[in-house]
Amino acid sequence: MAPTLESLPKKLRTAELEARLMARWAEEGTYRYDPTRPREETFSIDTPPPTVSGSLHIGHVFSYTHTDLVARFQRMRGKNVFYPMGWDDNGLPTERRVQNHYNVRCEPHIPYDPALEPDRKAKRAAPISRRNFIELCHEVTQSDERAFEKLWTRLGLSVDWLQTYATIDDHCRRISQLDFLDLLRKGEVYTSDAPSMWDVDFQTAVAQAEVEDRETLGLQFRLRFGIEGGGTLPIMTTRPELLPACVAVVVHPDDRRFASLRGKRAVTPAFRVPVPIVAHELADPEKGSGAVMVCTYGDATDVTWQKELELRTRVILGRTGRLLALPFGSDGWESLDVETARNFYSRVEGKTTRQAKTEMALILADGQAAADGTDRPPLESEPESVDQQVKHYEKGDRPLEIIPTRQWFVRLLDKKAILLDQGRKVAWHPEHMRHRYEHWVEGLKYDWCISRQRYFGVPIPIWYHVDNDGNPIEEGTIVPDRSRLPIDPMTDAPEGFDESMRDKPGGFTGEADVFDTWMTSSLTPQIATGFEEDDERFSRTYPMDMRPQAHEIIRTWAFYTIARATMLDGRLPWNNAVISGWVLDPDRKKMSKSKGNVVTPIGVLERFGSDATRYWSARARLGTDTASDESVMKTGKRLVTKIFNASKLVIGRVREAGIEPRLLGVADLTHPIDRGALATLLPVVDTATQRFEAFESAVALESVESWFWSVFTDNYLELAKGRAYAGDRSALAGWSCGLSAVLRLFAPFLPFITEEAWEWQFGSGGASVHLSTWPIREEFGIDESEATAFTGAVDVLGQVRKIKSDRSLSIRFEVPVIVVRGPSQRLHALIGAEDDLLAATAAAALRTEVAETEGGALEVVLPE
RNA sequence: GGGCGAUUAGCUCAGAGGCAGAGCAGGAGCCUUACACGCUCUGUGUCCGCGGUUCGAAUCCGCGAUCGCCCA
Repeated sequence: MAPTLESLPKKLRTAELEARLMARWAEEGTYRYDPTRPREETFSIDTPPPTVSGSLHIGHVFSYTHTDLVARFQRMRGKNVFYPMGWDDNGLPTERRVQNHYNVRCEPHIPYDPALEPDRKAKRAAPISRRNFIELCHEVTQSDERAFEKLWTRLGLSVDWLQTYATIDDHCRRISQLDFLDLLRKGEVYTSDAPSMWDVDFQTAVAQAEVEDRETLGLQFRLRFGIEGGGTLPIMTTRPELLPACVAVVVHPDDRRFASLRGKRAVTPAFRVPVPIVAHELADPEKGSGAVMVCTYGDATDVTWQKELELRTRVILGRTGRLLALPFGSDGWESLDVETARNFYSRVEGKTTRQAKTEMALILADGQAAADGTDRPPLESEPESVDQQVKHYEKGDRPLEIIPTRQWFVRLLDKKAILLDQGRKVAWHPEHMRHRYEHWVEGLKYDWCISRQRYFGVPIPIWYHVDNDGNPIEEGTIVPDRSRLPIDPMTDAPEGFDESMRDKPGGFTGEADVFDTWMTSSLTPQIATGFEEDDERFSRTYPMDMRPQAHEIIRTWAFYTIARATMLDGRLPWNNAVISGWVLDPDRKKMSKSKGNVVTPIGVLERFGSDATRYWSARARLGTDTASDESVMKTGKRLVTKIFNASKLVIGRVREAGIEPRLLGVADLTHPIDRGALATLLPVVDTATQRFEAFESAVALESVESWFWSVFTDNYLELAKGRAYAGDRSALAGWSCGLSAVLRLFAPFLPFITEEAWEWQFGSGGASVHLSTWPIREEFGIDESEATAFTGAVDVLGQVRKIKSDRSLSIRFEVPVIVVRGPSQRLHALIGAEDDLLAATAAAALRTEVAETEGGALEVVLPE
C-alpha cells in the first residue's frame, strides 16, 4: 500500500533503519560484482585488507568510507564495481596477540598436542608446538574478522561479500608462493649471508621499510686506544660494548692529524687487540676526535667500511642480543695480552648490549685496561649525553642490531629507475603524495629482505638437500611443482622424497623461514582479481582502477605493490592511488593506545548513526589529517533528519494529491518557479560529478549539501508550498524531481536515509537508490538561464523575511502589499512567480515599480 | 640535515588572481499546516610575517617564522 503522510514515520529511528537496510542489501545482493560485464564497464578497487589483530579504530571508519563513496558513485554512473574485502591476518601482530591472549610461546621442536588447552592464568607462557601455535593464530583471526565484518556492514560499505580473501588462506599462500617461484626463476631473488637488520626480541630479520629512527638519549664515550710502538689515539663512540668486536680504526684521508699513523696498528683498550688504522672518506673529521672504531657491526657505516676496506669481521652479538663466548687467543681473536682480554671479557660475556655497556664503562674506568703504555684509565672523563637517532623495528622495543644471518632478498636496487618511472604513471590523489613514493625509491639502500624467522606466515616453498654427514646444502635447493602449491616445507616432503627422509643424511630439510607479510600483501591486486586462477576475471579487473590507502604505508604497501606488479609483467597494479589522511584526536594529537586517546568506532556509530558518521568522514579533504570532531557528526545527524523531514513533506503531499510519485516527471514542470529552482541544480550536478571523478568527494558533498539545505528546503519548498498544498501538478513534480535528484546525489554519502526515502518515493518494489542512475544535467530538460524567476523570487522572499525579522514579526504576519522596485529586466523575471511570492510572504498583493536602484538590485518595501 | 604539507572568524575548516566564506559556538527574534534535531535576522577577521610580480594578491614568486608529517 502506498504510504500517505500519516503512514510515514513520525520520528526517524536510525538503529532500526540501519538493521533493516543492511539485511535488505545483503538479501538482494545489491552490491554484487557482475563477472559477465566487460572491462570498460568495470571499476575495480584494491581494498586495503585491514590487519585483523589490530583493534577497531575510528581511523578505519574514516578511510574505508572514503573508498565506499567512490565505489557508490561509480556504481551509480553505471559501472560494474568490483569491490572486494580482504583480511590481513598473517604476521607478527597476530602472533603477538596469540601469545598474550593464550599465554603461550612457540617452540618449534615441541611435538603437536591435538588436545591442547592453554592455561591463560599460568605464571609463565607455556611452550607449544609450531602447529598448535598456528592453529591458535587461525582461531584468533577468525573471530577478529567477524568483528571487522560487523563494523563494515554497519557502516554501510558496499563491498561485495562474495569477494573476500585472507592473506593466510590457501589461495593467498598459493599466489604468494607461485609468484615467489616466478621471481626465483627470473633471478630476482637470492639468499645472502649479508649483515641484516635484526630484532633481538622477535628474533627475526626486518626490511628497510619496517625500520624507523627513534630519538634516543645516548652516551658519548671518549676512549684512549694505544698505538703499536707507542702513543695514544683518542676515539669517540656511543657503543663501547662493541669494543671486543673492533676490527679497525678509520680516519679521513685528508685529516693531517692522523697522516703519520696510517699503516700503523692501533691497540684496543682492555682487550689489547691490534687493529689497522685505515683511511676512508666517510670518516668525519669534525665528529668526535676524527678517528672512529669499526666494529662488527655498530651501524650501517660499519657495514660499508667492512665491505669497502675489506676488513675482517668479529661477530660478538648473538641472535638474542647477548654477547657470545669468544675464544681470545685463537685465530682471528688475537690479543697482545690474551689473559687480560679473557679476564675483562668474562665480565661482559652473556650480557645484553645494555648491561654490557654499563659493565664496559666500569672496565674502561680501570687503569688496568690502558693499552697505551700508561696506567691511566682509557675512559678519561664521564661520558657526555647526546641525542641520537637509533634504528628500531617499527613494532619492536629494543634497538635493531646488525647481525650477519642468512636471508632471502628480492632485487630492488637495480630497479630504481623503472620504479620511479612507474610511480610517475600512477595518478596520485592528492598529487603531492607522489613525493613520498619518489623519495622512498630514491632513498633505497638495501634489497628487500623477505625472509622472517617467524611462524604464522606464508612458508618459503623451498627444501634443501642434506649431505651424507647430515648437513643441509644451501645451494641444493629443491623447488616444488607449481601444481602442488601452497605447500609448507616443514610438513610437506618434496617430490621424490619421503617424509622419513627429513633431516636425515642424504635426505632433505625444509626451509624454516616464512615470508615478510608484505610479500603477500603486495599482491592484493593479483590475489583479488583471480590471477592464475580465473583468466577471464583477471583480464576484466586488472590492472585495477583504484588503490585507496593511508599515507604512512606509501613506502611499504604502495611501493611493494608497484614493485611486484612491475616484476610480474611490467604493468601498473592500478591507475589511481587515493590517499586518506589520519584521524587525530579532538585536540589534533595522533591517537595511540599508550596515550589512551583512541576513539572506538562502535560508540560513535551508536550515538550518531552510520550516515552521520560517514558524513564526518566524507567532509574531510583527501590526504588531510582530520580531527575526530563530534560537532561535525552532529551536523551530519541534523542533515539526515532534514532529509527525512523534507522527504516526508514532498512524498506526503504527492500522495495526498492522489498521485504516484513515479508518474511525475520533468514534462509536468510548467511553472517558472519550479523550472527555475531545478535550473539552479544543474551546476551543482556538474560540480558533484566532476569532483567525484577526481576523487574529491568532500567538495561534491559540500555543493550538494549547500543546494539541498539553503536552496531546496529553505527557499524552494517554502515558495512552492502554497501550490503544493493545493495539489498543483507542476509544484508536486518540481518537488518530486528535486527530491529524486537530491536523494541520488546524497546516496553515496548517506546510503541509509536516502534508501529509505527512495523507497517511500518509488515504492518498495522499486530498485535500490544505489542502483539508480547518477543525475545528469540533461535529464531535467531545463536551461540554466531559466533560473532567474526563482532566484529573483528568493531575493524578494529574503528581503521580506529580513524586514519582518527586524520588526520582530512572525513570518506568517499578513501584509496588505509588498512593493518591489528595480530595473525592468529584473522585475520582468518575476513574472509568473507572483502567486508563490504572495503565498510565501503572506502578502495580499505584489506591486512592482521600475526604478533606478543601487547596482540595479531589487529593493523590497513593506508599508508599515 | 633534506623533503612534503599546513598556518583564514572564539572553534572546526572551505576558498587558489576580481567586494573574505560555511558550519559550530555567541546575540536577537519567530509556535511557520516536513522538521524547535526547525526557521529568520545578526556580530566577528594584520587571511602567520616581510619583500616582490600585477590595474588588482588569502590566492602567484622569493625570504623567514611556527606547527605537523616523511626521510636521513
